[in-house]
Amino acid sequence: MRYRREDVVARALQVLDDYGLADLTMRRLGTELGVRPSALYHHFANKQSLLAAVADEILLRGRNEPEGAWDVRVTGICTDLRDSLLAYRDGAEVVATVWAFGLGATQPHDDLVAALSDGGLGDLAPVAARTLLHFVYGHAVDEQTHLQAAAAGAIEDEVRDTDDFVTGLGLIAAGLSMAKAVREASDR
Amino acid sequence: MRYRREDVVARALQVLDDYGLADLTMRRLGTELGVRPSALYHHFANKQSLLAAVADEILLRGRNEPEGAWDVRVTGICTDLRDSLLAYRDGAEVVATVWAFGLGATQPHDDLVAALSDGGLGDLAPVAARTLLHFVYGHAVDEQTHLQAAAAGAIEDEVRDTDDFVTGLGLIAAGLSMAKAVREASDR
DNA sequence: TTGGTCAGGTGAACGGTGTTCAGGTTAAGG
DNA sequence: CCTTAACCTGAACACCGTTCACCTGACCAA
Repeated sequence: MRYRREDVVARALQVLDDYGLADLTMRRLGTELGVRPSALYHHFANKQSLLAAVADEILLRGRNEPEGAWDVRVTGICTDLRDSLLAYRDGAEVVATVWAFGLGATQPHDDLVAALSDGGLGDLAPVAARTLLHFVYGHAVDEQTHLQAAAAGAIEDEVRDTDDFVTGLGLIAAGLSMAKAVREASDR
Repeated sequence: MRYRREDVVARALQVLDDYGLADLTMRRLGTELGVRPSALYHHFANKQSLLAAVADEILLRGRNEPEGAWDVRVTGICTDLRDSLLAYRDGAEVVATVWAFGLGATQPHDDLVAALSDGGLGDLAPVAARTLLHFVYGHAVDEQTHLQAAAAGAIEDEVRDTDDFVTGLGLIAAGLSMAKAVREASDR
């Protein structure tokens, strides 16, 4: 059996979801495919490139572009992004890392900048987008970490995190509205 | 020469600052101290515990408690925290990781919760504190990553990041003020 | 002075990791 | 059919964190 790049990515995503990021090793993935680890380097220059492709696949699978007013569009993008990150084990950490290293996963950022620009945030859009991303990634990584820690130990409350997310997101959204109001007031 | 726990932490922090997190290995630290790697396990149960101690040391060295109105106190804590994280190479990643794993580095969180509670945020304080922390950690990691990438390549603008930080922080702070206003309006 | 205690260190090993590279194999196309 | 290129093998390299039986030297009580 010979594989193509996309086959490897799909299998890597499955290994990630089944065994976690720590067990997503080149040897493990190779074994899973019935192939020597060195064979993987014909499809990816290194492991980071592989992870970048996995991150993009995670984002691609859970993608949908919310519509409506700019603020509901922004919160929609963030909420959908969170869902995408939580859809796969350690998905948040993978995507956040790839994004931090600048190897990919730029789709959420681009979507946010577009929505914020349409919303009239002007040159504040890029900063606002990154602020939102820091929150979504940070929160999702936290949630996924504690959720995984709870899987082996005392059963913590899981529902609380969703409330925390919308609350925190609402906090930033309120700041955005205020910034926009200030911006429009100084424009005239 | 025999070492105590604090000596090892101090040396680890120096190795971190000089060579980066990737080169802060048990073997490297042992060599730096003129000691076998196994000797380090007399002071720390594992590497994560060592990193937790390093994170706490980073926070301890740059600590000062801002005073004044609740909002300037909150932004002061965040700004000082950012300075602490940027004071050592890869400091942001170390502290953020330790905090995410729940192994320590709780000082900033506690300080923020205290300031926000004093500010009258009520039960919103913990969520607000974590929201602020996600931003500060995320921004600092980003900045440190790109700053390190710029050290080997094209010279990027470094001053821009500071503006971005205060802008993003101001965005969240605006949201906090609005949330507090809403809270007080519904209380009476 | 002697003897015991124990924190700190040694040396060697175990099982794992990402990555490289010269060479073999197999499917596809002119 | 035969060439070409994509895919894969097998073995090695240089690391990593961690464990464990054992040694050593400073300190303190008798």
